[in-house]
Amino acid sequence: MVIRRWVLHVDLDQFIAAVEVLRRPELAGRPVVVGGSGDPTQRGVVATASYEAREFGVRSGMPLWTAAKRCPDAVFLAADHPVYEEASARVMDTLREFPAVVEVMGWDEAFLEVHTDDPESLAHDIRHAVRERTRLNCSVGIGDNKLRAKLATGFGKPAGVFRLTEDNWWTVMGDLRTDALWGIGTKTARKLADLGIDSVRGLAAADPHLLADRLGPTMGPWYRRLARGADTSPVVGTPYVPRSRSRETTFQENLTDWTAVRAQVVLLAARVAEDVRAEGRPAARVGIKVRFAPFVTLTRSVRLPAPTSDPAAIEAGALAALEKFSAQERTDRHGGDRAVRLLGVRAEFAEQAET
DNA sequence: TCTGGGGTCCTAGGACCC
DNA sequence: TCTGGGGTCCTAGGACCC
Repeated sequence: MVIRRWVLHVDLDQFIAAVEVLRRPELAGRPVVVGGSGDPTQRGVVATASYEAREFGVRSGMPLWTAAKRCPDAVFLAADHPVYEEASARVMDTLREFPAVVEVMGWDEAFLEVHTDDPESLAHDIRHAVRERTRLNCSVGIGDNKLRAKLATGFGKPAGVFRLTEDNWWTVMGDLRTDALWGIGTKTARKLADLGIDSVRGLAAADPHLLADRLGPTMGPWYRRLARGADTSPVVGTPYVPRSRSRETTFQENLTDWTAVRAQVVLLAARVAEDVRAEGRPAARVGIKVRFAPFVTLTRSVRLPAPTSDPAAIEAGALAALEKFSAQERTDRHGGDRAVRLLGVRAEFAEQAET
C-alpha cells in the first residue's frame, strides 16, 4: 500500500443537456440539442447534444440547421447560462469536500490533485458523491499528471473511470492520431502529417530540431513532450484571475452600414465596461473583432492612455480601434460598406504585479 | 440557412533603441 | 559605393480549448 500523488480529471457527461433533462424529466431519453436561441432556423451552433442526439450525428459546434436536418425530432433549447452556472457550482462544491487541490476548468471539468493508495476507489467515491448531490453523472480520468488524467477521462466516458499512466501510455495512445492529444487540433495534425508524422508514437520519436523549425521554438518541442505523455504542470487551486473580458454577437442579419456598426460597438463596449467594473481591476487595452461576410475575421486594438474602468474611456477605446480599419477593409468592391456578421469588443486587464 | 461565445497562449513582423 | 546586430515592445493573426 503506497500513498502516491495522483491527478484526477472529473468531467460531467453531456453536462448542459443533462441539466436541461433534470428540470424537464419528460425529455429523458429524447434527443436534446442546446444552443443559440433554440430556434434551428436562426443563426447559431450546437453547444451540447444529448447522447440520443449524437446517435444521429449531431455534434457540438455544428450549425443548428444542420443538426435539425440530421435529427428533425430533436428538442431544441436555448442555452440558459445562469442555470448551468448554478449546477456547476454545486458540482465544484462537492469536489472541494474531498481532500484535494481542486482546479476548475470551466463549467463541467476540474482537476483534483490527491494523495492516495487507491485512486480508483476515490474516483468512484467522487462519482457517487456528485451523483448524489446533483443527480448528474461524471466520468473520472486517473493519471500520473494532468495531461494523462485529462486524456484518460475520454476512455472512461460515459459514467466510468479510466487510468492512464506511464505504464500503459504506449499501449493506449501510441497508435492513435496526433490530434487525439490535448493541444493538437486539425491544423497542427495536418502540418505534422505533411512531415510524415501521423501517430502519437511517430510524434514522440520525431526530430526535435525539425519540430522546432516547422512549428516554433516553444510549440515544436512541446508537441513532442505531449506525445510522450510528459507534463509537469501543477494543479492550481487558487482562484482564477481573468486576463481579459469580451463580448461578441453574431447578428441574425448582417449589418450593412457603418453607422449601425458603430452603434453596436457602443452597446458591446458598455457590456464589457460593466464586466470590467464587476471585476474591480482596470483595463489597459481594448480590442475590436469584426467578422465580415462571408466569414473573414479581422481584429484591431488600442492601448488605453492609462488603465481605467471608466465606461466612457472603454467606449472611446473601442471606437478608436474600430477607426483603425482602413477604408479599403470596410468597403466592398461596389464601394458600399462591407457586410458585417459579427462584432466583438474585448478589454485586457493591466498586468498583475507579482506578489 | 454555412460556420457561437468566451477565453488562453504563441508567433511573426515592424518599430524603435543602442 | 550600401546599409550590423541585438534586444524589447507593440500589434495582428493563428491555433486551440471548453
